[in-house]
Amino acid sequence: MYNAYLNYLGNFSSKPLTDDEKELIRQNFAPFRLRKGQYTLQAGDICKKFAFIVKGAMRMYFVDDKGLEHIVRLGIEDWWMGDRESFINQTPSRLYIDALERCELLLMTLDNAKELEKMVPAFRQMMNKLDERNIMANERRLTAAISFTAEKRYMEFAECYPALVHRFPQHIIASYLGINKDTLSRVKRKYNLK
Amino acid sequence: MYNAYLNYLGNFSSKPLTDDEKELIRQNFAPFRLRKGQYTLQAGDICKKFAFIVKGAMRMYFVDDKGLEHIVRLGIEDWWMGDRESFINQTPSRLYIDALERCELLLMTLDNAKELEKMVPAFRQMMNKLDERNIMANERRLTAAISFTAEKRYMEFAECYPALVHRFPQHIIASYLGINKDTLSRVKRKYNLK
DNA sequence: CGTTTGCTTGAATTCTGTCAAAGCAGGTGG
DNA sequence: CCACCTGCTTTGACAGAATTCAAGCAAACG
Repeated sequence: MYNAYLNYLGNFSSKPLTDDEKELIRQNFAPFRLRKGQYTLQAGDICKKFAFIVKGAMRMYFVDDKGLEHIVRLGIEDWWMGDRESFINQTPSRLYIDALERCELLLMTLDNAKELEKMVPAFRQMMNKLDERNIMANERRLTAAISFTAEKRYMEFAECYPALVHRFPQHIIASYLGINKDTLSRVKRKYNLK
Repeated sequence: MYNAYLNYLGNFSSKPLTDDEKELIRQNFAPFRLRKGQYTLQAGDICKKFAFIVKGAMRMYFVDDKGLEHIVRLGIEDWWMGDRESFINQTPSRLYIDALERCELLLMTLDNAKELEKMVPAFRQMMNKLDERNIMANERRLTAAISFTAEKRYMEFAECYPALVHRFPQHIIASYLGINKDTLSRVKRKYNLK
């Protein structure tokens, strides 16, 4: 189970990990399984654990005044899932996280993360790189959200994340894109998609 | 001119900067002035310089298929401005950056940034912290963009960035929020704002 | 001043959301 | 094998939100 993560981490560093480093990683990640629909975070709670997804799919979402769910982020294998703000500051979250499929996770606490940052250089490099990627991806998503029509948003998404398009029911995709499921259905018909 | 930045940087570290560190910072930042309307980046070019804004205000925006401008980010004193993706990867940008007011900047190249990361611990800490903040801010902006009406988006913006609301013409704010200037005007009238 | 720049406003139009009903799988249990 | 869920998608009629376009006004500026 750890191998998936060790492999992943290896991509962020030029030097291979030492045995000591691998051991530290094992000690600081707790394996965890989730059934479909199970939660790892509820609004109001503090995000105590950050999850590396070994297998499965998850979503992070919030609920607006009217009780509607809006998906902030989707995650699959080799992605991370957690509320960064709540985790870092140890403040109550406004988000929910649950499993869209059966999941195998590796969980770390904030203490685990600090320990690894101190002891395993590749881990810090990974974190920095992830932040960079996150920022770039968010910038693109944001520009799409503020300037494209529902139609273009879906098109860009389908192009950018082919691995996600057919993995989830389309009301999930719609929620992620910030459009209505009915509208998405109409967009797809217009172009005879799937 | 460097003092503004040295002060700012001091906030990210527990230890005060040494004289050597201060000297390194001076060597790796080039002062630069901009008239209102002047560009520091045009779409198609590589973002060679990242700017720390000592004084003034800037915007980063892109132009869509129809020729309309959409503001991705606004910046004022003590903020950074640059296309992160283009800067890090040294790839052509799809964005424009120009001055909304007369500006005094400190510019660094990617080599400057690498040098400082290596030699000045506080600089690296600052970068990490900025990434974190950036991610959190973007997440909030994104949730607003995909789930709020124009009205609520403006309200949240006004609450979150009081320093920006009255500093810029409202068509600039509208573009930042991804809504039409006419729509924003109507929203404000509805609540008798400003 | 005359020009530019930004803001307001109305009317027409387009886009998107809402709601409700119906259809269509796939899975389960009798 | 059939009847019945259940979860998901499609569709139409309608309501509401936001944009577009054009005109007019006000303040700021050289």
